[in-house]
Amino acid sequence: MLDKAFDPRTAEPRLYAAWEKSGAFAPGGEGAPFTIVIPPPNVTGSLHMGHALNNTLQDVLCRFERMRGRSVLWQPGMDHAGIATQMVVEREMAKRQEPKRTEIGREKFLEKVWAWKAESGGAIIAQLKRLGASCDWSRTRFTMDEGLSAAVNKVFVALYREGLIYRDKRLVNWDPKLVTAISDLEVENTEVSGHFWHFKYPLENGESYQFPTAHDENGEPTAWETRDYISIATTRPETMLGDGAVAVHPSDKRYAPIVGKRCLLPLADRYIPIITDDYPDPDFGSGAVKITGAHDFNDYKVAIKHDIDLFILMDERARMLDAKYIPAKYRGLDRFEARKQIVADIDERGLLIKVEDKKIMQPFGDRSGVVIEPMLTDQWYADAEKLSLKAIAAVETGKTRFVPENWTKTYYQWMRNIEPWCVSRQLWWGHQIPAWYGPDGHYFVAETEEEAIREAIIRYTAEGYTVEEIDAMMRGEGEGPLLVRDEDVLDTWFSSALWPFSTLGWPEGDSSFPSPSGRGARGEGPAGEAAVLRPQTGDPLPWPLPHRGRGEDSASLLHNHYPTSVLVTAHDIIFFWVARMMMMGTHFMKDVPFRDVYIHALVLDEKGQKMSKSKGNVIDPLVLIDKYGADALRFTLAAMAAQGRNIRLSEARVEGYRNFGTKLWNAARFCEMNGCVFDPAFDPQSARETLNQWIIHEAGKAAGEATAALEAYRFNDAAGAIYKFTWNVFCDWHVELTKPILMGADGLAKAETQKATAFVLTQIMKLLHPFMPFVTEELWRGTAERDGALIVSSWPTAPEFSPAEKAADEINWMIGLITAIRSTRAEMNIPASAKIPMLVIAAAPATAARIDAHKELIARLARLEPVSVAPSSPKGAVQIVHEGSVYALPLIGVIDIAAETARLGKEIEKCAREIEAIDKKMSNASFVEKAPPEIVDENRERRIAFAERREKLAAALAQLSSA
RNA sequence: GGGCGCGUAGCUCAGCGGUAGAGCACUACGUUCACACCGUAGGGGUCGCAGGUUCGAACCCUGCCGCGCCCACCA
Repeated sequence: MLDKAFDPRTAEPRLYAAWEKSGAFAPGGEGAPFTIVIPPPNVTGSLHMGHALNNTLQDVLCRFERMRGRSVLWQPGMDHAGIATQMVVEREMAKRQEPKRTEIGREKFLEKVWAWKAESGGAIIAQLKRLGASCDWSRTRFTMDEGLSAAVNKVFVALYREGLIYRDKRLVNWDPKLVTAISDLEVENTEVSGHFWHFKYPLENGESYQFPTAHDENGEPTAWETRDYISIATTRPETMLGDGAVAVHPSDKRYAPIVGKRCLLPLADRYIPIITDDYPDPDFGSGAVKITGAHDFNDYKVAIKHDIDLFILMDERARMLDAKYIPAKYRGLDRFEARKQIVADIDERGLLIKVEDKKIMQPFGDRSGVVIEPMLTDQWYADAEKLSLKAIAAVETGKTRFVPENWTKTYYQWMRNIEPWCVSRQLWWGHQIPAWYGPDGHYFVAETEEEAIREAIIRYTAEGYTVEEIDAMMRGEGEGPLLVRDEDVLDTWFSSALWPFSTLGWPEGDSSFPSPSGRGARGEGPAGEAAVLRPQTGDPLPWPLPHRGRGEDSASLLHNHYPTSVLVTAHDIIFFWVARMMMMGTHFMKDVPFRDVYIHALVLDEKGQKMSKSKGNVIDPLVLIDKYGADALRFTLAAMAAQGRNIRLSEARVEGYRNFGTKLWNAARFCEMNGCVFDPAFDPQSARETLNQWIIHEAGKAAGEATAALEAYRFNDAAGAIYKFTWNVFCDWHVELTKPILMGADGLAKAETQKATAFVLTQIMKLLHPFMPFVTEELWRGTAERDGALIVSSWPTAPEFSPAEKAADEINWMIGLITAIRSTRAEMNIPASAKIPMLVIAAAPATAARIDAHKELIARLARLEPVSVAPSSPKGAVQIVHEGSVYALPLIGVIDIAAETARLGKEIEKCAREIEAIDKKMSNASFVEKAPPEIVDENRERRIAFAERREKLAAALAQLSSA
């Protein structure tokens, strides 16, 4: 017996544990592999709406394809999230008043991070399970586990040897709070209100020139003033101490007299040249730009081009440096303090022309929220431009496809303008760069320290060191050890870029690469999360355990599942992740990492704003799951996941779909109460009853729509098709229409209807399972003895449903008739409880036959008693025209003649309007001529139908008024 | 400055060339033993505005008005 209602709170964890234990999540189908790698959530992460949507869609696809018999691998894992994790642990340490990271040292700190991970990291995995995600958790990977770390090393070394990774000194985005370089993508440019300071830089030797102050309409100067300075403007006065030149545009006549001369850099008391370059815009500011090569990306380019001196002004925390070229009074000041002081000092010297308020774009670190400082440092770079070529070509040639397609444009735009990727970070938590420095500053890039040492020995031997000298250095005598490892770690996205193949065992499974020394590619980190992730229960399985899992080793795993089938992600990560995976995949695997990239919406709040903690508008998916169940949340997200649109989530919607689950549950209870038990021997093709043929036909239509929609990633359409069929066809009509049969005496018809109904209910469970896995699985077991779990059952396919157009037409006609009668009853204010007689007026033989066949049902559902036949309508009866036939409700004396007259009049008018519209079309010669014939025919037919209807209505009206 | 997208029922959104749709909310009525997390019936839209293409436009094109997002070095 099914319970009165489905209780997600108790059922969901139980069902999930059973699935997991049965091995259903492991690849095992006989069909072609279907593979998705999860966008690895941060170890520090907890489930938010974005995750909920992202993983719901992946799970829908996985469950769908699994049921279609494919060998589904949904590869799960987590990202070590360098900066985020390091920040979390440091914060924890601060809270406990423990010594700082820098005090305890790298090794101790990393131990703490691993300990933190073991204890509180990865909470999101349990949350994904609550959502119902059918990942193969036995294969959970972590970007810092041994196998993935080996892959990272291998890739770094390989790229280095190919010249695609190099060390370089150039301007980087420096985060002075986190004290690390970050990539362009981690910088958020935000408009803030700032100031525009105009300074005078006096000319050398008191020189002066005539500067035009007024112009005529032709732009010719009409007035001049004598200037002994050049006017520059800046939004960052503190950087002036590092100016190496002032630049003007070569065409700017105003400054022509002083080009090539020098001006005094105030405060710094240096002279700098006035040069020309195309970069300054004569119409902006004063037209003259100070060139601060070491603290501005534009200036840097100009400085390099003209070989202008670069002055590094700040230390790693953006405090003014203790340097000769910086006046003593500014040294050690924070950059913003220095700014104030410098402006004050310039002003004091009478060199401040004016200060304007101005909106300026300012770069902020996306994690620290602090103003980013361009800094000249040594960093490791990947040659993104070279790596992008194959990645771009792969999309151009269609080897990888974006869905929706318009995201390809975004991808191209970024890829085609790509800058070198700064991959080093001055952090501790991450993959330490496999580079070792010798005492002479030369570095050796190698996968292991031993290898680096070997290379070093070769090099230093060649340079003429004796074996003894090298040996002495090796033992760390004198200056210290021969080689010192680079302290930096790699950008977190570096390891993420390898995710689609590193998680599948690369480089082990790739014969073109030698295996990394010793280690298994499936190694776990020190935390041993395997024990945490696997269920501990010893409960017997509620269903027989199917044989699943091919026992793939890493070689066949990589071979079978790469390229992966589809990547499901949000657009905000195309650059960070998708692009980088494309680069690394095409380079190392010689094939794209995924065939399709499905870009889904962002989940916003009801007002369309991004959810954020600071705004306090976060809807917690776990709260919704608690309240409505995971199924309801999943269905809502899928139903709203229309392509190319953001999702504004409202709780009412979730509630509505929770109700849908309950509706299905109750339909199943109805079936149970009426002996509709699934019979595997039932052949839907064999159904004889019109009703059964009809519902099987309709179920087939819904299945077809759902399948086509899922194949095209139209999740909302698939959800919609299933919803409508389940509620508006199966529950609203089939259940009602079968009641007399099911509740009647035994018979062949009853037996068939029971089986057909159970069959269709089973199909619904299957179709709905990817969206609502929990209720459907519970019903699957609760409604019949079955061989296996629903999760590993088969997806409905066309041959299971016999098309039955004729039966469908007949039942749909009946539904229309019943609806029309009900509608009229309501309009006439006939009490729902009242049973009234109905006369079928002079029906055509076909209609008469249909009436005859379904008289009881029509009577029951439209509350009629009796239904009989008459040659004409009695006077004063309410008359209904439906598909060319007239039905009369003889309620003489009961009905309001005036109201009925009005009703008929309104309907006639409606017909007239339609006819008029069609006539207008048809009388247009070019319509008949140019429109497709089927459209023209359709209009002709509609015109006939409406005309007939109008005629019948008119006759009814005439009869009424003659009464 | 470039790119992408959105303005359709009170709200949240589908539809994207041939008869305007869903969920929620709303109104009326509820006889029935699957379900009140329900049933039946209903109200509600000149599909942002203006042009154009077309036999035909919510849908295609152009412009405008509002809104959002992404990229970009105007010091």
